[in-house]
Amino acid sequence: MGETIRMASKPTTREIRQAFLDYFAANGHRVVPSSSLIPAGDATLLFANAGMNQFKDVFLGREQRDYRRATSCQKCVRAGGKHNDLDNVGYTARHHTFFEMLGNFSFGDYFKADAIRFAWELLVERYKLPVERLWFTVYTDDDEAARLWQEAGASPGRILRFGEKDNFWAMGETGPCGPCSEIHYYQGKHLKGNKAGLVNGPGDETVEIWNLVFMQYERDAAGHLHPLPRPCVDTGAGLERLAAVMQGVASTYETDLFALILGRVVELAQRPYDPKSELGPAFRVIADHARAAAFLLADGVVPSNEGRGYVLRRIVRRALRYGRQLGFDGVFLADVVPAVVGAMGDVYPELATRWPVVEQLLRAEEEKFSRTLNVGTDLVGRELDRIKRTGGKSLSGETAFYFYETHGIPMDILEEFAQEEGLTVDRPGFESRLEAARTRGQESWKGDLVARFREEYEELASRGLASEFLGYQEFTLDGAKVVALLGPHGEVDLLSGEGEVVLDRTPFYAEAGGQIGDQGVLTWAGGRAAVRDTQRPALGLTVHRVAVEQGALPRGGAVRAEVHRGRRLETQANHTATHLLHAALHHVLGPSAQQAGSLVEPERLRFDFSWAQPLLPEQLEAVETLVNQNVRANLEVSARQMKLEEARAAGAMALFGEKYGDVVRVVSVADGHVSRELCGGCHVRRTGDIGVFKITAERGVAAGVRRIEAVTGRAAVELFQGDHRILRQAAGRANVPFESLPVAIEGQERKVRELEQEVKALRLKLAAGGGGGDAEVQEVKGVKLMVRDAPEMAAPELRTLADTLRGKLKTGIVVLGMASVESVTLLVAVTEDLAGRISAGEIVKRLAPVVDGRGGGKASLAQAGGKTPGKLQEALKLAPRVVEELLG
RNA sequence: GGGGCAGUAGCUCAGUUGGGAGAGCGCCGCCCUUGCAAGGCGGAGGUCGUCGGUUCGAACCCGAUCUGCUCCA
Repeated sequence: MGETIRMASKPTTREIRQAFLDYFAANGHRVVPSSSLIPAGDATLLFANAGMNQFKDVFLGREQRDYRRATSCQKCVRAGGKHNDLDNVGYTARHHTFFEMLGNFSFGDYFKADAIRFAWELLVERYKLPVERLWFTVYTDDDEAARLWQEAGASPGRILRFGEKDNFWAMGETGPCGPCSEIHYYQGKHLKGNKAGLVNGPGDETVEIWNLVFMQYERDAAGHLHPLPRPCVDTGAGLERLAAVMQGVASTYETDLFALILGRVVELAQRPYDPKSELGPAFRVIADHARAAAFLLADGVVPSNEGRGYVLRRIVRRALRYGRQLGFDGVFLADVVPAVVGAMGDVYPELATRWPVVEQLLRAEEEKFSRTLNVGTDLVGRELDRIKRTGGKSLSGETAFYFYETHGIPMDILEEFAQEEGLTVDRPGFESRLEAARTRGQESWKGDLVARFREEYEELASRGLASEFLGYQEFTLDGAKVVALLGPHGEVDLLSGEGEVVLDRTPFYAEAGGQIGDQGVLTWAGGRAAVRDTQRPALGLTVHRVAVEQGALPRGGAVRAEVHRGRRLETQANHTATHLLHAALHHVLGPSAQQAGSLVEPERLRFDFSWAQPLLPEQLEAVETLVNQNVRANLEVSARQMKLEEARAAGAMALFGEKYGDVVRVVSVADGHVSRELCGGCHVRRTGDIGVFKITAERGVAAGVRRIEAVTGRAAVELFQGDHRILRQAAGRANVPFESLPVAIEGQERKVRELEQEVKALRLKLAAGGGGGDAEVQEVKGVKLMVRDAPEMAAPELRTLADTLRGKLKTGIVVLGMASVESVTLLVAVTEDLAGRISAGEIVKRLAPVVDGRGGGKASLAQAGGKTPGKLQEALKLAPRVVEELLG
């Protein structure tokens, strides 16, 4: 036994996770479920990447919860954006694109002493980690933390101090920050190798397992630190690492959880997994990426070519690339994912419930990539052939980059192909072009206006300037108080011209959940301002974008706020219709038709949802009919506040990427029998208020996402009237009833086509036949030359005529002239046997100037255009002489 | 948000100093033939994504726009 790790029993990942949450629950913490991977209301973040994400506003004091201690196991993704571990995954023992982060949080409740005590107690007494393998790091001057670790039981030699890079944490340039303290674990085979130098050092032998952040300062714009009145604690422990440590394995990929997933890969690949072999990374990449893809898809991320969807696509494609090494061809990742569901589906039920959608999207994405690859490999193959033929040895960086950037062929696959053909790829050249493209992309990102104002809004919000929204019931409010004013250059006390207004209470709905912001007017003694838009740039903060039309608006004054009633009523109708549409889509297409975005305006509504193919006309009609049935049933629409868990239990549709507090608003149609959704927006009282619902368009917005646009009420009636008017005009013109129009048009089309062909044939016959021709045919130096003035016809017909005449001559030259009102066309045809002696192009070039034109063509056929029809005869007369000269 | 590429017959795609819109497969008809996704002959099918510009003339050059693919942020 000696120094090798032996634990009495190896706890499973599931047990470790549960023990963590149980421990903190027993210590007065609320167990909060993981938030979605899609961060809510935080544009700076691509994915949830730490347990504290969902508590950010609580830490900043903008949001209150009814608990002051929390613990969670948070789903995280680090791929794309600032934290990008993608390229490391597979090659290290501990990097993952998706991972679970355990954490405990104190919102101004306990601080350092308890945080350190909890950590020690859990690790040493509950998890029973050997003390001789633990290391504790503290920030340079954080003597307090060092002392607390020692009091908890750590030996002084195990407490190390590090600088700002390792042990100081900040949310951003400004805002909360503070020292942190990390716990590291030595997992080497022999204890004598356990050296302090390995902490924060190279290699995987000593790993960080837990980070405790002590938020005790606020950093201002000048960089000064101010103590926070109520310091907070935020901690994070990677579950995978903890499991590896406690199970005594060197790599997170050897934990019980990954054993299940890797087992599935082994089964599918029919190859054994040897961590140290050349194929080891491929197995790990696939296992990790299958898990990440499953979770991202389950949280509503759809593969696309931008943003989050693009990161997902890269993860899937990276897995597919490595799959080739294991001999996978075609779809296989979707077959690995069931193992993920099996291993984690009970803890994360969304994996199981969303499985049909996940599978469908994943399969589609895999097939799509193999298509891209097939098309690309054809192109690459051709290029490689060309290089070999011309005696080249390598594929240039430029060409390689072209294949990569334009056709999406990954570099390693390019190299694979090149190798098979005995060629190399100019990798440095490729890299430098990639780098150039990167910097180009970054430069284009400058000058974001919204970002510049963000701080201003944050500042207002942090002052607690939240406005109460009263617009569900009232459209007009007297005596609202102006609490802040923003001019073009920041805060002002008196606003004229354009700016933004914050009120203590408001009936104006700020854009959210797809519903656009209200418009209306503010009036006060001696003044008036038009509200153009209403936005919520920071949590709880509602700003009215106004243009002052009369007088000036003072801070602290009272105003009468009046929402544009007509616009709002139409918006409400469209919003409720959107819910009915969502429900109808589920009914007609099934649950995989998930909302992916929506826009609700007075004029129309727009609804995006995940669905792979265009909808059939019958499906669209079925959806439309169902919605209208529910409109006519005049069902009651009700809104109710309830606890989030309660709403979920009642089956309310929660939208991915929306932020929900503990208490949510649930909008139901027919008491939830027809629709029940979490929604903060404005709705009609009864569905009959919608009037009528009509879909106006259905199209794709991104791969796997369709968009439906529709109108209701007045707009729909106007649409019907317009359509009917057009129909009536058309039917009147055709002199048939509406229903016969398609047949009538078809008949006309056929008739026109027949007539056109007949005319063409007749005209040709007429033009070709006239005169018998010998008079027009002369011999110039032994070559037959036919010159003719043709009747007006289309250019293609003229060519056919020339062809016919040339055929009649068997050998010779045909010169045709055709005059219309404004222009002249000359056409010269030479039979093939003469094309070597004389060029039609040359002839036409010499004739064209006569009619003020130019032209050219090939040796056998050429044409020219001119502007003076009156000189056509002159040009035709010149033809024999030109031919004579050219025949030389 | 910024780049690159593509859009031609039902499908897969050719089409260069700008000058007759093509091939293969599929479809229709006829012929041949008792096996097979055979063979022969003939035929239909095109706003060359859309709009504008340059030009005597644009599938081709230029600009805008839509759609798809793709890379970067």
